[in-house]
This record gives sequence, C-alpha cells and structure tokens, in this order.
Amino acid sequence: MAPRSVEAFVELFRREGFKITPQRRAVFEAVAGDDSHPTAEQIYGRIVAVMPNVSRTTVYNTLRDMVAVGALAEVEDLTAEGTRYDTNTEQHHHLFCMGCHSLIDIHRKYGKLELSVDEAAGYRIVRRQVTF
Amino acid sequence: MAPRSVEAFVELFRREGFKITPQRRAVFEAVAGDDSHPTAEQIYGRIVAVMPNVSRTTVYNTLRDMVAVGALAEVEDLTAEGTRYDTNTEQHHHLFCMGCHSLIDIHRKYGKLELSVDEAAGYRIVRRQVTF
DNA sequence: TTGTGTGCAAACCATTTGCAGTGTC
DNA sequence: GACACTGCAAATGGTTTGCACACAA
Repeated sequence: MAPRSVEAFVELFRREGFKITPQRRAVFEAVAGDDSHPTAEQIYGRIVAVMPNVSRTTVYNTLRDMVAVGALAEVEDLTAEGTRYDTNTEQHHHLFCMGCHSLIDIHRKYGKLELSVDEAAGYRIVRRQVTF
Repeated sequence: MAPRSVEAFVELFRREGFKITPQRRAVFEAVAGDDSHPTAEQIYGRIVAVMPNVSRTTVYNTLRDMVAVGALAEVEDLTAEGTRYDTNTEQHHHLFCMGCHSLIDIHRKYGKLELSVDEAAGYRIVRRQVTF
C-alpha cells in the first residue's frame, strides 16, 4: 500500500534524508488522502490559505521531491493546466471528463493489454495506462 | 482513411475556407505521411530548413488549424518537450520509449476496454487510449 | 553549527496574442 | 480590392533557477 497519510509522508521523507519543515508538512497535509488529482497551483492555493507566506518555489520543490521518492505520481497533462499529482502511486487507470476536466481513478485490471512479440521487441513494458 | 498527403491537406483546407499559402503548404509537406509524432518545434525546424523566413507563429497557427479541421491529432505530452502531432487521426494506441522518447503507433483493437455500468454513469466514452 | 531549505525575483520555454504590413482569392 | 494570413515582438503561464538568508538536525 502506498503511503497516503501525513505521517507516512513524514516518515518516508525522513528515511530519504530530507528535513521536515512546516512548509513540507503543509504540502503533505494538502495532498494526503486526496484523490482529485490536483495541479501544483491548486495545491499551492490550499497551502497559502493556511500558511500565507509559503512561496511557490517551496511547494513546487516539495512536490518534485515527493515524486522523486515515490510519494506521489505525476499524471500526464491532458489539459493545459499543468501537471496533476496523484496520491495513488499504484498502477491504475483514469476516466477523464472533457467537460469539467475531472479525472477519476479506475481500479480495474485489463488482463488483455498485451503487445505481440514483434511489437514489443526490444522493449520492456513498464506500465500500461488506459485513459477513457 | 484520414487524409495524409499534401494534396489531401490542401483540399481539406480549401473545403474549410482557408487560403492556401506557401507557408501552409510547407507545413503540409513537413508532416505528410510522417508517423514519428514530431513536436511543433521539430516541424518548425524542418520548414525553416527549406523556407528560412517562416515565423513560428505561422507554423503554430497552421498546426492548430490542422487539428481544428481534423487533419492532425494532438498526442498528450508525456515528456516536457511540447505537444506532439499525429498524422493518424484514427483511433489507435501508443508505445512510448522512456529512454529515447519515441512514440510508436499500435494498431490493435482491445475489445475488453469497458467500464462497469456505475463507473460510466453520466459519461459518454469518446475515446479509449492505451499507452505502454 | 552547518548544511539543507526557504523565498524572492528573474529566467525559461512552449505557445499565444497584438498589430501593421502582405498576398491570396 | 477585401479580408485572411504572415511575421515580428511582446505577453502568457506553469515551472525552474540563482542566490542571500533562515532554521532543522
């Protein structure tokens, strides 16, 4: 199970040699348990509401660090609103609404997502992503 | 079959009420029959090599117009290199190389890509995209 | 104490826009 | 000849970087 609570994030960061600052904790709180796939800007907005002096830099840096240690996953950007972050780092699929741009997790296994031998030649399939 | 030749693009543009300029024709020539999913910048580069005075503006505008009339499709950006354009506007899937960032078309039908009734409630599935 | 983290401002980079001049139909 | 198109330069917007100061360990 991927770490999703604030404390799990704190522990992971400490284990990776990062210091725990109030700003980083605020980022953890802003995303913990969130499955709405927010953008960096949305996350920044939530944090500013509670900690008005944070800089974008710090929020962006922390998000990047979280992705680096596997605490968050980046979702490819289907809009032009910027990278969206996913607290679920496990393999799953997405249902994207072209109207409201919401992104909904689809937890379902599609066993038949295979390539033929020659299509896959020379590649190692790391991930299979279905977007509806 | 989607139009992929220069002449098919010209005809489509004319039909849509666009004027055929040398610049637009150069864009058509730069992408016709190309299945390498180039970025706008790569396409611009090819055109400059042959028509040194084109402006980025014109190339970008033409690419946008081509997407608008269905002559090209945009591929969601998996890297940070910008939008990539696909001359194949039909439904298909992609194999993405994390090493060299190449994108290869997969023409295969995955019949089992369905959502359950309640997952799909309120949505009309317009497209199913698998990325490997 | 010491080196990591923060925050400001400026840089980046793909893309878009404003606008005067240009060329297609 | 009219109006769409071009190309320059400047704006945009998300994100990154440089750097002096501050604080977690």
